[in-house]
Amino acid sequence: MPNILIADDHDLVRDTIAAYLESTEEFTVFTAHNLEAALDVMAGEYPIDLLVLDYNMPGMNGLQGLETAKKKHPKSKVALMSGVANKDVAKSSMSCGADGFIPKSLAAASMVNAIKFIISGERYFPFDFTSSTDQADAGGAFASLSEREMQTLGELCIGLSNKEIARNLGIQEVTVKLHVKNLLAKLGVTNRTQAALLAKERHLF
Amino acid sequence: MPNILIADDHDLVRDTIAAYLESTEEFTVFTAHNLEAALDVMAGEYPIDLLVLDYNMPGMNGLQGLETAKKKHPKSKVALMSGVANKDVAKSSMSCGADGFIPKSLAAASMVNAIKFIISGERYFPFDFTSSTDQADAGGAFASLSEREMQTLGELCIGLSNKEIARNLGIQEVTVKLHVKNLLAKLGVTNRTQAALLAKERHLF
DNA sequence: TAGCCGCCTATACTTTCGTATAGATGCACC
DNA sequence: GGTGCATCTATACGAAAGTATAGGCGGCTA
Repeated sequence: MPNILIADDHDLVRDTIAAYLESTEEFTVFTAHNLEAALDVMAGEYPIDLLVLDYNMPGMNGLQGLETAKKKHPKSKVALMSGVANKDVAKSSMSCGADGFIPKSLAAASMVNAIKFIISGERYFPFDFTSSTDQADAGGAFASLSEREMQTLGELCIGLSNKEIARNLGIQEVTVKLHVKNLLAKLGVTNRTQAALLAKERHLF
Repeated sequence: MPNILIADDHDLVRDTIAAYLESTEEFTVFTAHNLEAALDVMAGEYPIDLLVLDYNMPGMNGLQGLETAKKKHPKSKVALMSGVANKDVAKSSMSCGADGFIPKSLAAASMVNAIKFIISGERYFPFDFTSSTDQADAGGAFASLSEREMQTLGELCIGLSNKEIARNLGIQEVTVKLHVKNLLAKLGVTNRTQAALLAKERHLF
């Protein structure tokens, strides 16, 4: 019977999912409440076949946690689970070596199928979750940013003012304004807060 | 056997919780994926004893959805469920007439007890949810935000301007500025971008 | 009853942000 | 050489954002 490890910081969500999986009597289920605990379990006596990682969980740091887990236990399969079904995150997780992406908008029965699918050696990425409220404007927008604009965006993502950014980059405040204006236009947003939020959402910084 | 209605927009979470409750064979469980659907079920042929509402769900609008449900079906008990165990929200929900507050950091077994407790006519508010990973430090800061400030912060997290926020909340722009200024001070940040970033980091919105 | 608090509004002000225009440099490519 | 692009700078202006102060209203509580 395959060993599955569910890692989610919400006890209720984690326990009920675990209970549901266990009720199928097709898996042995382990749980963890953060990334560190998950890695501990992985290092334990039972070989984990599939690790299901919640995307929003202490220690995850975006997709960094996924990479860590993947690196430490290359034999185990790793799937990402997330409440916000973001196409971009799913895509990035795929290139990070994830074996699957499980949106929480999935029906419970479908999840079981997805898990079986992944354990059987396939990769599961349901790219049809267009139901949720994410606009499809690609990460391509970020590619059009110039070097300086990207740096400026980085500073923006710490919530700095134009003056502070200017100091950090060693340029004049006016120039920062120019970069900000241009990057706002390229990203299709109207102010710095939206730009920072968007960049964070796409895990650029 | 009591009828319970679970309303959560995440299929996976909702279905597994429902399945878990049903496995106890002590309840009949209904589900809904948003507030509107929940109200439809409430208006249906089966009298719902307890409605469990997810705080972050389409149609909820903060605690407004709770009040709507409570008003339309005063005989049914209503409990709020939330992933971000915010003491302030729990408190507010209590004064809004909620019969209970179920943080998702609760263990599955405890949830069953809580539900039984509520159905028996008691009110369940576990004000001890300091164990969870969430707001160990920042919880204090966020907990000190008033209802309006929290709403304002929510709008901030979409990158809206003061003017837009004012329109959305039905108040004057000056008032929004006041709320923004106060919440910035409470969170210990210097501008709206930092506030939005911080809130996002803590998964409040 | 008086006082506190959350909430709303108003006026007035400074600072920051974002836009518009224009000119300068350096680099790469044809 | 000429063209295009990224970069930097400057001046200037309107629009937001943020601060400060003062007052009104309703609910709660000592």
